[in-house]
Amino acid sequence: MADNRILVVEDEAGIREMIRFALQREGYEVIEAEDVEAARISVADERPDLILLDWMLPGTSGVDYARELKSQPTTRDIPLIMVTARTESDDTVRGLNVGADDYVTKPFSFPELIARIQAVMRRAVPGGDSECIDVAGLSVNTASQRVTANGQQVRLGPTEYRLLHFFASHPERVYTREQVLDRVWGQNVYVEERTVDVHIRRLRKALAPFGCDGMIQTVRGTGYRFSDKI
Amino acid sequence: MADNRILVVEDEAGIREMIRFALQREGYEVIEAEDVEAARISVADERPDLILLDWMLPGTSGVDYARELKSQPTTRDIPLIMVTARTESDDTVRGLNVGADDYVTKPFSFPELIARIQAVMRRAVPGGDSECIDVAGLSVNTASQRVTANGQQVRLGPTEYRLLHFFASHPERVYTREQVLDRVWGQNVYVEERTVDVHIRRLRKALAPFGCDGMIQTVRGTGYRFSDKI
DNA sequence: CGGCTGTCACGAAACTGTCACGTAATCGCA
DNA sequence: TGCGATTACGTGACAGTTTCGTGACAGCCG
Repeated sequence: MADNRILVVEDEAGIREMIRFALQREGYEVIEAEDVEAARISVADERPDLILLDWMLPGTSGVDYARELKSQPTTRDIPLIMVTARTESDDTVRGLNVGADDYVTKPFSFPELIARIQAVMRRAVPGGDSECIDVAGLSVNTASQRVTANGQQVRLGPTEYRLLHFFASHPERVYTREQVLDRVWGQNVYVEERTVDVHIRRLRKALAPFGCDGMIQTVRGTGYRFSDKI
Repeated sequence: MADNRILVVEDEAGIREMIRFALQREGYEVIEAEDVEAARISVADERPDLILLDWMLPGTSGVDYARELKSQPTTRDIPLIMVTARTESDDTVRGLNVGADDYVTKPFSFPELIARIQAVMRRAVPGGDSECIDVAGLSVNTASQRVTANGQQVRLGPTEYRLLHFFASHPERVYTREQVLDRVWGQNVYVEERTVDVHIRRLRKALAPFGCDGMIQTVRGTGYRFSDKI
């Protein structure tokens, strides 16, 4: 298994130690950081496959750091699980819309933690490090965040790019609007499902001049699908 | 709602009953099994959308069965929640790492159970078994929710797709209109039985250009049957 | 300002369930 | 065995509803 390096950002040494012990038993390699400062260095330096981030941290809070991670193109695709205290109400957590891939509430059981880590990793884009995704004249370059259709450049907004990137990496598969929100926007984000439609539309509009709309297909009653076959 | 069939594997009838009551109140259809033997049959026969599996079971233990489920390609993608007793130490549970999607500890509150079920289901991919059902030139792809006949695409509405998917997964077997309604429309839905006829007709009409109608066969006095033998 | 985002409202299109009627299979009875 | 009566199923049409596409708009942030 290649995806096995987890960065644990947690200020309390005791908890950090316990988590590390549990994760190592599962065969994960654990990197520790006690504050955001250290976390930034580890992320830049080691590129972990997943980040476990405490909600409350001294200095820059976990919330701010989560936003930072999810706003940077280079780090936004690293799976992120936030650890929150039970005292935080769900509304508070969701209201902040940081775009984490999952949430774990303290105190948590290790089986639960492991299960969530595995679930999130399973969803991670396969070949997320790869340079290009090419499908029938459409080319999504992850390194440069550029999309070309038949050699010509396609102009896309950030959300449309992520949407296309997600779909292009999972062709021939239907996704509900809810799932698209989970995977493109991040889990537990308060966004209307129909918002997906609007961005699908914008994406189609951008691809239309190259005849590449039609790859984004509507599956009535379910959601959308990406396919090169018409 | 299509994703609403939950298989509850639990040996104590009392607990099973309570769970069923709670789940049905939420609109889920509940299938019960008191041991692994019965569970296997239900899984093969009814393909539940989620499995709630007790840790301790007479005969084959829940742990073993969970491993079995997660090792088979056909059942790997069925969301699985394990129910463990508090007496199980974390070490035991963690050490066994069966690959469940989530864990619930007895005693649990029903709101918690419901919340976890919803969370797990939300992550699940529709047609999670991601397999093709191929019968005599007809191919039903559950992942892309696409149907092809002799390589050519067949255009189907949502209901016709579900109908074909159901029949194709249960070939050579007669179903009454009532049974079809239960399985394809879901129980607790009141629709005229003759409505089945109409959708059978629409399905046949869609398959006719490819010569694949005739696979949907009328069994006079009883109902319908799917078969590749014409 | 200028681009991007999320939401809404409206209209178009597709889908659904039901009915009425035609047709085919089966039955009752001489 | 023959034949009308009866039952079960096929089929086309239709109105109501759901779902989706689309343009517009206000807020946000750099």
